[in-house]
Amino acid sequence: MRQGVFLMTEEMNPIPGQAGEELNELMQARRDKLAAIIDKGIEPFGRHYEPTHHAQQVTDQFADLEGKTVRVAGRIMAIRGHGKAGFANLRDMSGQIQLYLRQDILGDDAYDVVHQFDLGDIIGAEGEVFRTRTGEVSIKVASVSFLTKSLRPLPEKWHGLKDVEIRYRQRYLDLIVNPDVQRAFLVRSKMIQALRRALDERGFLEVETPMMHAIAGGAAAKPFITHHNALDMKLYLRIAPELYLKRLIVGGFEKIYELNRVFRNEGISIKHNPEFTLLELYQAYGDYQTVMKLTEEVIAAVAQEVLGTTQISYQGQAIDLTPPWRRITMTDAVKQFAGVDFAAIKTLAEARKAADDNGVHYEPGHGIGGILNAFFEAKAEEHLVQPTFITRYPTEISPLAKRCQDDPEFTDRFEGFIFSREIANGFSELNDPMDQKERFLAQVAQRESGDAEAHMMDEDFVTALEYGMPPTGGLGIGIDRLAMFLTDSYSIRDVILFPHMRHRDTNEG
RNA sequence: GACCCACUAGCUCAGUCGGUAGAGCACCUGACUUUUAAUCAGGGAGUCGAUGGUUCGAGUCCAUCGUGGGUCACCA
Repeated sequence: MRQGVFLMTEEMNPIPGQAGEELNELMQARRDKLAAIIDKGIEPFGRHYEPTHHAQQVTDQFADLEGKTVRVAGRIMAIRGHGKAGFANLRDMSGQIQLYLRQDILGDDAYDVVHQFDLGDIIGAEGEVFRTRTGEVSIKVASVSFLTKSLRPLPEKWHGLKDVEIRYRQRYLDLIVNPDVQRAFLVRSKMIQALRRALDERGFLEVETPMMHAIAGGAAAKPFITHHNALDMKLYLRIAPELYLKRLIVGGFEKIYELNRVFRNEGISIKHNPEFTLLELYQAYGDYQTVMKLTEEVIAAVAQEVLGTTQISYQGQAIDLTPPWRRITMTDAVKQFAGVDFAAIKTLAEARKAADDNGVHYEPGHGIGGILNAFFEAKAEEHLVQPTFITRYPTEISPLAKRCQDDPEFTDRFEGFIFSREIANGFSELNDPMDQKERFLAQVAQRESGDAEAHMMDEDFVTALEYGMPPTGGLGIGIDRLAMFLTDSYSIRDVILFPHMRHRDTNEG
C-alpha cells in the first residue's frame, strides 16, 4: 500500500513541519536553546507566574509607577542586543512594554539565560519602571522567569502574516502577529456583551434550546444531517431555534432570547459561513412593530456602547444607525426601484409577464408573492445602503408569520437591511394552529416538488399552538454580519475566529 | 457548482527571452551597556504547491490535480 505512515502523519498534522519531518535550521536552533536552558536547570515550560501589571498599565500609570518594581508576563516580540545589555519588547493582552536587560544588574547566570531568548518565547520579568533616554517607558529587569519556550519561528515582525490561508487555518499566528485582528475580535466580544446587557435590561431571559433537531425547522435552509447511534435516528443540526423558542412562549415565558450558533448546509462566501451566530428573541403580547422598534434601538445602543457612536463607516461608506430607520413596504420598494406596481398585479400570468419584461428570474413554483420577492431582491435590495426596514412580506415566502389584517397574501413581517445586506428578520408570529398547519402542508408540497429548503411538517409545534400561544413578536439578528459592520470587516471570515476551510488531505490525485 | 487569479527560504516578496535560485526580515558566528524596523562584519538556509508532458535544458511553456482568494449562482 502506498498510504504508509508518512501519509497518515501528513493527514493528521495539516500544519507543515510536524513530527516525523526533519527539523529545519530555525527549529533546530530553538531545540538547541531548549537543551541549553534545561542544562541550566530551568524548566522550559513553566508552571505559574503572578504579574502585578499589564504592559499598558505600566505605560499609562508611569507617573505613579516610576522607580517602583513591577512584574509583567508575555511573549517576546523583538530583541535588540547590545553586548552586555539589550532591549526586548514584551507583548501581553494589553499591548507592549520594553524591557531593558543588563548583565551587571541580572548577573552572569541570568544574562546567559537571556542569551537563549528567541522571538516568541514567553517570559516573566520583574524590575523597576523607568524612562529611557529616548523617552520610552521601560522596565529595568532585575530578574527574569522563563515561562514557555517557543519552538517555531514567528512570521516576520514588519510585514506580519499575510497569507490568508495560514491566517485562517492557524488563527493563533494571525492573532500573535497582527494586532488589528485581536482588536476586531475584541469588538465582537464587546458587541455580544452589550447585546446581552441591552436585552437583559429590557427584561428578556436567555434560554438554551436543542442544537440537534429531529425536524429541522424555523428557516428555509438545507440542514446538516447527523446520526444518533443509541437511538438509531437521524438528527439535524439546527437551522434556527425558532420553533423551540415559540414552544417556550406557549409554556408561559414572555420575553426570551437565544444567542448561539445555527448551521446551514450551503455555500461559503464573504457573507456566509456554514455555522453562524444568530440572535433570536420573542416577546409575548408584542407584534412585528414592537420588535422592529427593538431592532433599531438595540443595534444603535450596541454601536454607541462599543464604538461610542451610531455613525459608522463600512468599506468607505458612511452609515447612520441612528433610529428611526426608514420603513417601506416590499411592494412600494419594488415600485420605486423597478417601476413595477404589484398592487395592480392580480394574476400569476401578469406577475410572470412583468418579470419576463424586466429580466427578473423566477422559479416555476413561484406564485405572485415569490415573484414579487424575486423583483425585490433583483432590483431593490442593492439600493438599501442606509438602514432600512422592508415590511409586508408575501405570505408565500413567510410560512411562520401572521397574515396582515387587510390582506391575507401578505404578512406582518419585516427585514432590516444595511449596506444591501439582510441583518434582521422579524414578524408577528403566526399563532393560529389551523393556519400554521396549512402553511406547513404547503411547504411539504413544495418540498416534495423538489425544494430542499422548504419546511418539514412539525406536528408537535402545531400541537403546541393548539394549546394557545399569545400574540408574539419575534426577531432574528445575524450576529456575524453585525460584527462585520462594527469592525468594518470585508469578509465574514474576519469576524469568525476559525472559519470553515476545506479539510487538508494528502496529495494523491 | 461555473469562471478568473495566486502558490518561490520560517515570514514578506523579486525572478527579464526557457539556460545551475535572489533580496529584506528571521536564523547562526563575532563586535557593541539607553536601543526601538538598533547598527557593523561574516555565514548558513529551497522537493520553486503536486504529478505528468514538451525540450539538449522548465520556477518560467502545456495538461491534470490540490489548496486558497475573488466574481457569479444559492443563502442570512
